[in-house]
Amino acid sequence: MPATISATEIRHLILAAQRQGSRMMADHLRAASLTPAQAEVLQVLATREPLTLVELGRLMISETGSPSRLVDTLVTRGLVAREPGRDDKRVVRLRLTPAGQQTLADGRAQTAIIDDLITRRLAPGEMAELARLLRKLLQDTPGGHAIEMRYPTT
Amino acid sequence: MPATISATEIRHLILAAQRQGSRMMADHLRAASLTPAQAEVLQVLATREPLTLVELGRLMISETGSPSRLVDTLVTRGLVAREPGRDDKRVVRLRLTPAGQQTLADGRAQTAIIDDLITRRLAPGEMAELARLLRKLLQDTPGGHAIEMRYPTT
DNA sequence: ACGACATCAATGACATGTCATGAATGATAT
DNA sequence: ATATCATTCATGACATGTCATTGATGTCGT
Repeated sequence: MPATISATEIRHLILAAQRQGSRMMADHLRAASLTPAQAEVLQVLATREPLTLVELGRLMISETGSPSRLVDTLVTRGLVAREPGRDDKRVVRLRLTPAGQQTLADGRAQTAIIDDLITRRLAPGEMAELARLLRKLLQDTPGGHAIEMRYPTT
Repeated sequence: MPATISATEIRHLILAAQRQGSRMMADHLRAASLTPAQAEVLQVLATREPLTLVELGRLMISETGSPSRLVDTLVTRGLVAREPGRDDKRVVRLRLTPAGQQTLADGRAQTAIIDDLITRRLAPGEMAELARLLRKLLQDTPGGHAIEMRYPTT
């Protein structure tokens, strides 16, 4: 192990970990007919509904401005229901359909496999330390705010 | 800080760190008229040339099978030169052009800013630990192999 | 009531990663 | 010499993230 790790190497390690994880997630979620981004939409809607597009976008880790097309696909597939806002006609309100809830359950079974892989490789103390270091990198950034909304530390 | 960190949180932290880093890189590299993936191509070609497409793909962290279109764009822009292989007609040989070398220099100045942000946030010991933990996650995976080729540990 | 500004969602355009396919070429076995 | 298999690269199709633009709608100040 070299004496010092460069920042470039850190960047590449994060990219490699994300890409590898994404490939594995996609592989497993294929069995549930979902992509990783679609699975995240269903998961976020399961925890709180209805949500507007902007709210959904803020709660997703990717923090897209307004994930219209992603949601569009799920609506077309009958997994998400979209209805106009009552008080504000600009807004749409999104909910899971029964089919969406079922597909989410299938997806959860698949993502649990990936989570298990992580849990087998890192001890609880290591996971805590990895989380601490990544949060430190993300401090005071939009990405960090999205994480804070999803996983508050206070 | 909760007692235990879930594997799901680790996945989301990695994604957030990668997305945030990618946005910042894209922001800075715009000044050099490059995207993060294009900058990586130029960087890999600067360290060793000529390369075939498959070799380039293997050395890139994304480890794409054969990054034809990415390279196509760079050839069109005159930053990379493509010539037929001498012994094997299937193969193309890729090199940086003088314009590519200049653009790479501009890109390096920009990525140095991002690297500096990382260096300011994490102490050397923390960077070493972050690298160790991410490598542990990547062990015995294709993504880990790409990292090993780029940053050997032996 | 009206104008200015802000917000929401949809859409266009582009980059790129992923999966699959096909054509051309090289290697190997018979 | 020929058939089979493997490799390389280009391309099609799709998903999705990013940036920008547009139209509709809501809020606020005058």
